[in-house]
Amino acid sequence: MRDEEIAAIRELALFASMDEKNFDELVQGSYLQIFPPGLQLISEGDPADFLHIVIEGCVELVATANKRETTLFMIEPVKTFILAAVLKDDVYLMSARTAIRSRILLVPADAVRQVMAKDGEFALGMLHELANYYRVSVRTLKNQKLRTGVERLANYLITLDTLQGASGVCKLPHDKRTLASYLGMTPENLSRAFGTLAQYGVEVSGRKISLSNLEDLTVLAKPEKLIDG
Amino acid sequence: MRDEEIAAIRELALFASMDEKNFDELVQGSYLQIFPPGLQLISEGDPADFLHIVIEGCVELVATANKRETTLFMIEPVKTFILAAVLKDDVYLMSARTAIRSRILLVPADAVRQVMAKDGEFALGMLHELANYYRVSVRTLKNQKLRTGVERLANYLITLDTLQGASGVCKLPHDKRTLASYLGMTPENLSRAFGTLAQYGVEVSGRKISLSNLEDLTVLAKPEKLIDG
DNA sequence: TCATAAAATTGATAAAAGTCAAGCTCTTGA
DNA sequence: TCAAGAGCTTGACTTTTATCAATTTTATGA
Repeated sequence: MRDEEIAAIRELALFASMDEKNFDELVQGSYLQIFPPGLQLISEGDPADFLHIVIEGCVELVATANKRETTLFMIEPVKTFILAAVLKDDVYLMSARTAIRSRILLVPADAVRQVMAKDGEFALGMLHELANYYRVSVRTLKNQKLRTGVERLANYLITLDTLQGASGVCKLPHDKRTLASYLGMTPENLSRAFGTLAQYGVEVSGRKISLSNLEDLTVLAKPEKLIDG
Repeated sequence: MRDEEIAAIRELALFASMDEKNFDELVQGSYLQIFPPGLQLISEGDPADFLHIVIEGCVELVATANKRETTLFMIEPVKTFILAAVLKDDVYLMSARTAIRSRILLVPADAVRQVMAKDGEFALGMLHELANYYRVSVRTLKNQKLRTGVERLANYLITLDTLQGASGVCKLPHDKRTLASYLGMTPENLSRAFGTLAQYGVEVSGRKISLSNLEDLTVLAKPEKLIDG
């Protein structure tokens, strides 16, 4: 790993206040790797060997059962994933694959656990990271259990537009297939949901979305601080 | 609080290996209270003042949006709840109410954060507790997104029977209303789901359930280690 | 023990979501 | 530039789930 990359990682909230020596110990055994899109990084049920950190790109966390698959989370830089499995020295509950070409830092799980036990600052960093993930997971669960598909899409679009500058024009960051899976519906249903939203000023052209009637859309979506942030 | 109660709490994995002095500091500001059933302990959106620990009884974590309500988790002794909000010094994402008469220990949030910062063992205990919750939340999300209502009920019954001794006879721990909400369906639908399961050997009489054909039920339910544990 | 309320069930209907099949549209690489 | 394939959309239909209304059952306290 190059020095400038190490320095960038050091800045992350997770590592920022930990001891220099412990940081070195963590980084020494780590690998920084570039993966092509669509590559399976982790399979659910496997033991947790490495803590993963997305430095660049995007990773999709998916789960399977009943011959069905669903996308649970999309992980963007700079974030860890599968922290809980590493921490508990247990198997992964989700699979992970790159959504696009991605640079990922692999930190050996036993090193993470060892350093955590002796560096309180690092343990606190992990605690905060994990607390964030727990809350994201609870929000996702609320979104899924309390809203219909159309409502989930409407809120997703409002949030997306806000993140991209609230200009009323935004761009989907993923495949519609992936988006459908993330929103908990089939691709066919996503198409129809976009159709339903047309009367609320949502125009779709490929991945480009324009929201020309945010008031009506918001009335339909009923965004909630405790779900959408 | 009585000495024997303090001793019992001290035994919890969360507190077991922490420093005596720090433990005393935590306990000193805490209250142990008994609440009647159906009492609202926490409202979603409120700032996190206390870490709650269910010593006896049962607490339901619910969330609301769109004039709908859903039960996200049932917390049984001896477990903490709303740890993440306390940790992040943020608002609660869920409301909490007692399902039955319950004894609950209330630990001031700022004390928790202070002790956590200076006692590494306690921080590690919190980390494990939180990792457990995160994983429960992910399992719940998988259950919700990958299964139909009937499948969720079937798996719930198989797990319940296993927990209660795998005798093929078990007892629902909650109202059917509450169970329906927990399983992500309406009470009417729960009734019909029980009806559907009759042909798989599920007999219902009030809260008493008997499973006379576990093989067929299991074929339908397709339990998964990574969802049902 | 009975009256009352709450909980649970059942039926009828509607809405939401999934499935299957066909066709369209956009890449993308030869 | 075009052909192939993947991604997306649309239509017809089925399944799943919710809603509303009416009963029945169960629990509870006077």
